[in-house]
Amino acid sequence: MAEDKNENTEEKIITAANEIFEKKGYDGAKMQEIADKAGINKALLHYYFRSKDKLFEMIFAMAFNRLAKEMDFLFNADMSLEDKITVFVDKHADFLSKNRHLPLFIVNEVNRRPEMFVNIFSKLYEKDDRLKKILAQIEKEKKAGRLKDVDLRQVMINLISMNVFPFAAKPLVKGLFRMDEAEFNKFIQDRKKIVTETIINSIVIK
Amino acid sequence: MAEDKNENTEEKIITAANEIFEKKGYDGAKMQEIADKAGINKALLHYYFRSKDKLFEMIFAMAFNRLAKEMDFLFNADMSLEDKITVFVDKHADFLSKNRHLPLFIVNEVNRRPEMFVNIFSKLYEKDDRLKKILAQIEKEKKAGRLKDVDLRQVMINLISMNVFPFAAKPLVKGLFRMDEAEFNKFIQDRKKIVTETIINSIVIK
DNA sequence: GTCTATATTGGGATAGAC
DNA sequence: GTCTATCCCAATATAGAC
Repeated sequence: MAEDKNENTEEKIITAANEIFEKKGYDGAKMQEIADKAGINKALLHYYFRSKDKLFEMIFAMAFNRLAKEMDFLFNADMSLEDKITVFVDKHADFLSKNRHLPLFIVNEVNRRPEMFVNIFSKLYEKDDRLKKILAQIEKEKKAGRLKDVDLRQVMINLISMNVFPFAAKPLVKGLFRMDEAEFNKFIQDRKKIVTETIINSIVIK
Repeated sequence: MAEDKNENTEEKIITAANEIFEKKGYDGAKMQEIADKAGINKALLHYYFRSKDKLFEMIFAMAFNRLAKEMDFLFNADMSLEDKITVFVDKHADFLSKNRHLPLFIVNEVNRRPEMFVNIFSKLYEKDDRLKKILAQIEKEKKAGRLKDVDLRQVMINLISMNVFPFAAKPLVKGLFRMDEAEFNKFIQDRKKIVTETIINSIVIK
């Protein structure tokens, strides 16, 4: 059952726990199943991480950071707004293809235990205020007359929505449009161009 | 604990079960909590619905239909595409404000038990092929030269994504932008115009 | 139909041997 | 560090009285 014989026990646990928590959420995940997938037994699980809660908190923090890191470049990269959006959509779609359950997992668990993620969140965003950084870029371009007078926050949410939702709702999308797996993948590839254009269209003055 | 003294027992159960399943999902929902909320005891729950599974399936089907009904008008209303989009965004945002957990509930449970929803889905979409209807409208307007040559399915997914995601990810959005409840509500209200414009911009030739 | 009491299983957690 | 065996409570489900 273990995924990789080269990992040590702790790594095997983390790999297995991550997979199962992401797919099934806190309530749906069972310690027994995690132990099985890691190729060990429940007792050893509790030896490494004292409780399901502790194990979960660790996995959640790691997952949240992985997702946040994906967003990082949106704030920090040194390129024009259009290029930023184009590259982001492209990278993000590929990332999501490989991490199908990650965003839904985060959204779910944050909804269920909003208090838990406050720590993680403030730790991530307190030091350097990324938002200010990109807002500055926008303001500059607005003044240069290149951009419409839109609320950047709305645009960011639009961008993330259009990227994330089709992956989260994959079975619904496939069902609604009667797609098989190949058609769905093509649909996702085609979206890159469409989402990029839709966003850029909504902010740049032509 | 019971919500409404005028409901009979079965209705009280359904009301309570719906609320709890939507908020906590199948795994997070407990029969005891549902019984408490309905103002009865567990035994009576099992008397009406033989098992948690049966109760859940019923609630899920009802929820799915409620959501599908919201989409209905997108396919069937008799108005221009622009008006359709404008009205839909407006109605949908209000609906989602009052049904915060519904879309996430559906998306989650469909992901977790895709086989379960196949029945419900095909029952809903087999008879009249709604998709063909709206596709016809689009094709007509494309030929009239009013619309860009875009894949309508992509536009629909864009529309639904931008509507649903901010509600599903409400705590994340509030956290990211440091919003309180009032600011979030204003943000949602403002979105109506922005989402409408973004979508219409992406399909209409100016 | 509705209740109390109880059976039964599931799942998180610990003890103790190796 | 790792295992087997066991504890114990939570949660689904049923029996049986009223």
